[in-house]
Amino acid sequence: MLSKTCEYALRAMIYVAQNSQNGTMVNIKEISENIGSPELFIGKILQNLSKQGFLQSSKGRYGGFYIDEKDAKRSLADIVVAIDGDKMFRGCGVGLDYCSEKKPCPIHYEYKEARTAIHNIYKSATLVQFKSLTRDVPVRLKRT
Amino acid sequence: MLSKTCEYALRAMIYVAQNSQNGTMVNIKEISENIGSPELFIGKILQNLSKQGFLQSSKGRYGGFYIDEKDAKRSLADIVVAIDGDKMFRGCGVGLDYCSEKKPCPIHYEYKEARTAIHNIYKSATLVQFKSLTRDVPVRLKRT
DNA sequence: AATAATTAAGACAATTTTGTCTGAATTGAA
DNA sequence: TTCAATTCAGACAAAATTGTCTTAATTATT
Repeated sequence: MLSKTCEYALRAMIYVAQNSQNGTMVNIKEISENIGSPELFIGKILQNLSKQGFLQSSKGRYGGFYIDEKDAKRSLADIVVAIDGDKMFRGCGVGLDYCSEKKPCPIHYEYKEARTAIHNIYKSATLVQFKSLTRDVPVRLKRT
Repeated sequence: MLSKTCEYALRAMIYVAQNSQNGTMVNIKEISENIGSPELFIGKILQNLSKQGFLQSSKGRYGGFYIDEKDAKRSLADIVVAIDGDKMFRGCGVGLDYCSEKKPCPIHYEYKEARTAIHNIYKSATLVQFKSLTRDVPVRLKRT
């Protein structure tokens, strides 16, 4: 399961990717209103991801975040690992330290298979794929 | 992913099930040494589970916890849900509120399938099944 | 140049999860 | 009956996660 932080991150990245069409930046007020997160918190999270090169940012008036075509090809797995690490995709399903390939616990192989399936889903999903799926009524900010 | 508390719980329940053969109770010192958890913390966790009827406990000298044949038939899923709730087995893989059966996100069906697979693994796994799989060198306490 | 709008950075705060302490109640044994 | 060993109960504490504030830096517009 993803941490709250990671969920916000994915939702925000998807939103920014969806709204980075015409070269204008997306700001954290708009993002937070659309993805239902605290404004300053998603600011921090995206700040982190932009330092890691997952998206661009610019300060100042009409600044915000931006995901270009290249960045939109990143997989969800990359983002998850960047925030939560890979613990979700590793380890015994029961947390037994004495469970291993050599000495598998009763659910070892089945669990591993299902966990790998989930990993593969995140690995093959890219931000681009989410561009067509939007909210019914996106909250947008007007420039005055 | 399971919470730390839930992992301790599963490990402890498995250990108690494995060591409840001959009618003697298993105490939290022995449990914590064998599953690698804080002693008093696993005490609290088992106290909770015993109130919920997952295992028996008895106070006083030579007291401890016990899992009889009937309780050993409980599934891991029951224990997980008793502690972490069922959030692990529900919801969109990306946390999108606008994702649903009617308006599925790109990974909706695949993710649901994999998540259901994991749920089924936990549902069909019982404590009994783990009885044969033990540590190489179990730490036991001697009665003096 | 001045101003307004934005992210960046780091400290701070609240909440949740994880872990501990202390004393009471209970139990079996000496 | 006394004592030692245990869980029970509830308060407490520490650590991790989630969330906020404040100031600085930057940028575009006027």
